[in-house]
Amino acid sequence: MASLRDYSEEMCQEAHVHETVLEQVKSNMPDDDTLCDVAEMFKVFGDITRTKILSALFEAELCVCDISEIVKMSTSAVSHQLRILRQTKIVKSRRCGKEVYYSLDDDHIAKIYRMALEHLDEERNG
Amino acid sequence: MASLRDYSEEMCQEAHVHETVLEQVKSNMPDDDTLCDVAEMFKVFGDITRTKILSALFEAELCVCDISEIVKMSTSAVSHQLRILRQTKIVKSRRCGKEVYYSLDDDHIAKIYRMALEHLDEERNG
DNA sequence: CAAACAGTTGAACAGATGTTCAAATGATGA
DNA sequence: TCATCATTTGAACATCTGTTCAACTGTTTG
Repeated sequence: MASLRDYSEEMCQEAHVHETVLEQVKSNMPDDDTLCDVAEMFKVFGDITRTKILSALFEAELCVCDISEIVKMSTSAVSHQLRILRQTKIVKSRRCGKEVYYSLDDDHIAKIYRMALEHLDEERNG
Repeated sequence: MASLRDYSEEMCQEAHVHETVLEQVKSNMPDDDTLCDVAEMFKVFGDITRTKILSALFEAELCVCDISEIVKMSTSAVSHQLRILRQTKIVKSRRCGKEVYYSLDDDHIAKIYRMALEHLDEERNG
């Protein structure tokens, strides 16, 4: 964690016209822990390799080999990314013989992802 | 762009049991450009400062001073982040005298964000 | 048990990212 | 026009992130 400096002197030096609004905004905002979690969640989505992996897993349960073939990356690189997705409870895994199969752990993930696609679609055709 | 290596030799060496599934998955996946855009969009959300800025802007239109006071960071740092949010069409700005006011550019953003909050909430109480 | 294969892991490295600092721009009012 | 305030910008710097490589763990099969 970076040490928090005091930036209060930097505030607009006019007679703080916005003070009331400011207090209201602050009180309505989610707490810092929640905002951190939100940012962490989006950060996990914000990588092209992971996005590809997820969009593949929306279609079917897949083993690491399959995924590495789909995203055109080494099994090692894929495995590293799958670990991140596992740790954040976005995917789950099961071993079956020598292979390990991955699938989505949560329906919400798919919803959020589809909403993002919709957003981008509207942006393009808007 | 990193040069794409050929990882095809790395594929499962058994007689490619999954080949049919694999082709189906590939054909159902969005194209690379779309996936890149999705990843880029989530990457923008995946920073604590930007998440804070956005959650503040969900409540009200705010000037840079106000935002810097809310997120407890320098106006310079905030301005850098606002530029990123502006470039990705997530926020818009209007000048009013010396101040520049920022607000959300798109309703979808709020929807995606709220869905993420819901997801995290269910995860905690699940 | 040894060989072969699927997957994981840790260290190293390169490239990306976010904050700071200093300097610049733009707007207002004396 | 000059001073002041709000904001922006570019360069520098430290930190974070993702891929690679090599070594390792598990599992199956001969």
